[in-house]
Parts: sequence; C-alpha cells; structure tokens
Amino acid sequence: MTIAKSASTYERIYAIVRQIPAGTVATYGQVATLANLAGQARLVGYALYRVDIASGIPWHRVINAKGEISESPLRLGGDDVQRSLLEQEGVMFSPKGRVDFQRYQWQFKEVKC
DNA sequence: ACATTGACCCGTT
DNA sequence: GAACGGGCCAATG
Repeated sequence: MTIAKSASTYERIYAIVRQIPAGTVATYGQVATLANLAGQARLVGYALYRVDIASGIPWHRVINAKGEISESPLRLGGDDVQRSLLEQEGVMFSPKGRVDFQRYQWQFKEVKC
C-alpha cells in the first residue's frame, strides 16, 4: 500500500501508525521519519493525542525513543493502560519498564508491489 | 484570525 | 550520567 502524500501531515502519521503490527512498537521519531516528517517527532505525539481510540489507530504501540511509554495525564488512566495493551499483544517490558527494541521495535518492511 | 496547547528528540553543559 | 533548553507543526477555543 502506498502512503498518500497529498494527505495532511496528521493523516500521514495516522497512516504509519495504523500499519504497525500487533506485538510491535515504534518510536515517535521512526513514525515521523516514515511519515516523511523526519525531525518532527513532536507532531507524531501531538497527532496521537488528537487521535481517538475509535479511529482504529494503535496509538499504544507508539513509544518514545527511550523505549519507554510516554503518557499524558489527560489520556486514559495513564501509562498503565498503554503498557497493559502492549502486554496483551505479547510485548514484554524490562524491569525498568522499557521495551526491548531489538525484539519489538517495528521495522518498516518496504513492501514493493 | 490570534493565542495556546500538546504523548518528543537531539545537542550541549 | 543527568539536566536543560531549543526547534517544529497542526488543531482547538
């Protein structure tokens, strides 16, 4: 599938996040880069904040570059929810609450038609 | 139309 | 190793 470039910045972000497979996590910076917004990982976080769960976007699979879960006090319950969702998908967290990037970081596989 | 917000990443000290 | 600040864009009221 191709990513629509004509789409708005946020839509591009949503398109990327939506393609993150279950049991995998991606960093904001990675999503930003894939969305053609390299260097603007912020927008990814901002965009996800506006996104609703009903949008069908696995926002919980997007974490910060530290491998930890970013949370917003305004979001659902907090990091507990996001971590729980990831654990449900089989993502294991380090004792420190970090995710093993070597194991779970989403690697964008360029699928050539 | 203006001002404010909002879940980050990187470099330097 | 930890802390601080700077920079970017879009949506909301």
